[in-house]
Amino acid sequence: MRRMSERRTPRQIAREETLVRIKTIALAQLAAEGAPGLSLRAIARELEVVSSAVYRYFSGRDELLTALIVDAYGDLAARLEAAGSGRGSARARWTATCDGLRAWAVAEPHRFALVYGSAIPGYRAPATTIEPAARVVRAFAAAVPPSARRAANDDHAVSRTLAPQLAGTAEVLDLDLEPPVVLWLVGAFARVLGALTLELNGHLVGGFEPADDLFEALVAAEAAALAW
Amino acid sequence: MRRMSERRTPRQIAREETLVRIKTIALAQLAAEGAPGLSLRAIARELEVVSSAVYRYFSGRDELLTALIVDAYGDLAARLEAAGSGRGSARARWTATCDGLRAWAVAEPHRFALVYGSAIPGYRAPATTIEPAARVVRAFAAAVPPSARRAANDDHAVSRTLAPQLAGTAEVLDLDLEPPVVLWLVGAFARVLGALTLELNGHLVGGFEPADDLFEALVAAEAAALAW
DNA sequence: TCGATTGCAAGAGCGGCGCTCACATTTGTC
DNA sequence: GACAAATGTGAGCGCCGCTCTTGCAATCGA
Repeated sequence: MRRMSERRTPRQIAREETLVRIKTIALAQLAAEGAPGLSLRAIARELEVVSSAVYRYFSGRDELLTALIVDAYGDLAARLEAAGSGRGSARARWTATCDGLRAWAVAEPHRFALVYGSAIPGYRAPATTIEPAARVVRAFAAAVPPSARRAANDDHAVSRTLAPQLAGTAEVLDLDLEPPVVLWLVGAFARVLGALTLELNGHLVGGFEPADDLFEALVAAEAAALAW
Repeated sequence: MRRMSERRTPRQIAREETLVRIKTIALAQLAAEGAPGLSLRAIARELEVVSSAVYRYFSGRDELLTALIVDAYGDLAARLEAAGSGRGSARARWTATCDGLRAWAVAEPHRFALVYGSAIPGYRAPATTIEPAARVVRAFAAAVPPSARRAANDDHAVSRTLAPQLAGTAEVLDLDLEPPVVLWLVGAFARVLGALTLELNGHLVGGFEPADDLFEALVAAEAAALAW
């Protein structure tokens, strides 16, 4: 047992720098080739190191992907928290949060795909990614005041079996929101993600380009269903 | 110039059968390993043929993927058309269409990911896939009567720049719907896709399992915004 | 019916991949 | 300075997509 972080030895410094360098190169590869094109050998080449050396830093592709996913959630959450922390109305902060997500997704579509795209086959997300993912959702929830109520269809919208699921989710995420509002939140989040999925994967080409106006209208329409 | 399809020679028959066999094996691989795990070599092995032989049937991985995508769109569209062709109310047919999409996606998540998941890096969808994809959207639109109007926020929901995009999309897809309804349609479709993306990629684990009630409530809430 | 054509499969091979392992080298500690 | 841990090397395994040449057999035209 040696003091572990009291004094960082040059080796530790170098190690951390190498970790960052690897992730940086990986992100560049991701942007250029997508997740399947992420190659440890190519990273090693760019690092001017033999391929097996990379395994001293990440035990394999999956571990590297996990690190990138955690980073992506973290960066996104920070960005959303900043976007939604304005002094305007709750509704304005909500809109700003949605716009923040889109701006991030459009700017870094590969990272968006990494966290909200199709599961990478053969890759099983470890529990480490749960908390960072929850932080993103919490950023959205933060813009919705606890006093918000659904404008209509309050009663029959939430079935007896769904209510406890909504309440449980709110508790896990530490949200002070009533079940109907949680339902609205999930729906709104799904809608935003779906719209971005469509946009980023080219399903809107030919009709909505750029999709700014479409996105804005969709967010506005969704927000109209909530009594702020 | 010989008659090409008048009389199928044994050779043509064998070829077509091989094409189907390859696609069948590919689908099995897709289900087992996902898109990146789709390997022409493995297909050749299962086909008990040398790997290069497969290239007689598909010029490469991309061409095979394209065939699978077109098939997937076709199967899905047929299923949705069947689901939405009941004799109930338009709203009931709409719900049935949404449920049909979810049922298909849950039953064949790998095919859902193929068409609505993250774009496969390095793969550029050829124009061949546009029409099949449009057919799916049309299946959804078919459940929305032209008489439908948005219940509220009709005016400010559709901006001046968005309206022509919506009208253009309606025209391309041959939909007899007013811009506000097209906007609703796109939003509803995005919401359903987003919800399925969340569900299939495990973003709902821990809170909504099974997600049947959630999905039902989301569809119902969306439908409430339209005057049927 | 027979020779030429065409379609198909085999097999070898290229470069790339993830990953492992035995070995050498460097670095930090006592 | 000795020793151990951390780091880098290089060879190698089996996989991948894809290409090319070669042999063979079904098919077609005369």
